[in-house]
Amino acid sequence: MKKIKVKDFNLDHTLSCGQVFRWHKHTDGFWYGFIDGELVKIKQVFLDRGDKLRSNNRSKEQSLSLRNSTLEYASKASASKIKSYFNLSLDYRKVIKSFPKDKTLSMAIKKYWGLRVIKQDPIECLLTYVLSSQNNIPRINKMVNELSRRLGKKVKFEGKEYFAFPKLKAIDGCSKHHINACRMGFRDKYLDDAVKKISNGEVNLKKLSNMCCPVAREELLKIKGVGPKIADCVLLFGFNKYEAFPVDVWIERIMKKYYKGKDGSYFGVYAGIAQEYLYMYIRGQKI
DNA sequence: AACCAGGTCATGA
DNA sequence: TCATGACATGGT
Repeated sequence: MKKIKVKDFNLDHTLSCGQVFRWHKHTDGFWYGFIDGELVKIKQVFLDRGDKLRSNNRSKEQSLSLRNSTLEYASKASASKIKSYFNLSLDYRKVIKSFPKDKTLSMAIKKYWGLRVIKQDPIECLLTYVLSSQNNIPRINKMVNELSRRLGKKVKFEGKEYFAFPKLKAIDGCSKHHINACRMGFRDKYLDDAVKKISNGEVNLKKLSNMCCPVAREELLKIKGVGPKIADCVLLFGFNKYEAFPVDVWIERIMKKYYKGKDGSYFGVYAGIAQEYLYMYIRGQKI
């Protein structure tokens, strides 16, 4: 088992906040998923060295997550790939400091301390989010899993089979019956259009990373099924353009309740990261 | 049995 | 521009 030391990071929050699909936590406590096409088995171990922090007045949760911890993992993917996937080199404290100091966001950050926006593969991000509209997370997972099972690379590991998200080419021109079996409903034509426009270069994802946020957004909006919300998700999760602030029903709710008259720009240059905290916070309250 | 789900598109005023 | 319903399917 390989190890990476980390701080200000919480793997569970990061993988279960709904920003990425297909990661699965087994009963053995490990998360299983793919990074850069390679299977990754990973868990976080908190070291028991909280004594220094116990004397001050920080909350229990926060002092727990302030401790250094270790990611233990097995994978062919390199440590640097894993670090960049979880954005571990981003100065988390700096991000938090840049936020406005209102009570709602502060409580959300405290509760979900260590939640990070990850750096997904842009194509996977786009295609899975196209499937997310007017849908619920368990079913999105189901659809994407079925698509992967049918068209993705199979990896055998510890007696089980895992499937990577399919390459664009595998989806492009695949038999319609595979798509139908994924039960995507009206979204199948959106997936089609996304695959088509990326494949033929009508939408050039490689160029997107060098574009400023509003221009990149316009590019993504050319795809049928990609509106403002999904475009912002792709900009945030696939390109780490942090000023993107996806507004879904939950964010709309919390904005109406605590941030009347404001929009994403209120949260500053890392608004998208604030968005993830607010999303988790308001969902945690409702359910 | 209804209602809803990390929305978007096509309509019509 | 802006409100309104349809859209497929299955979870709760």
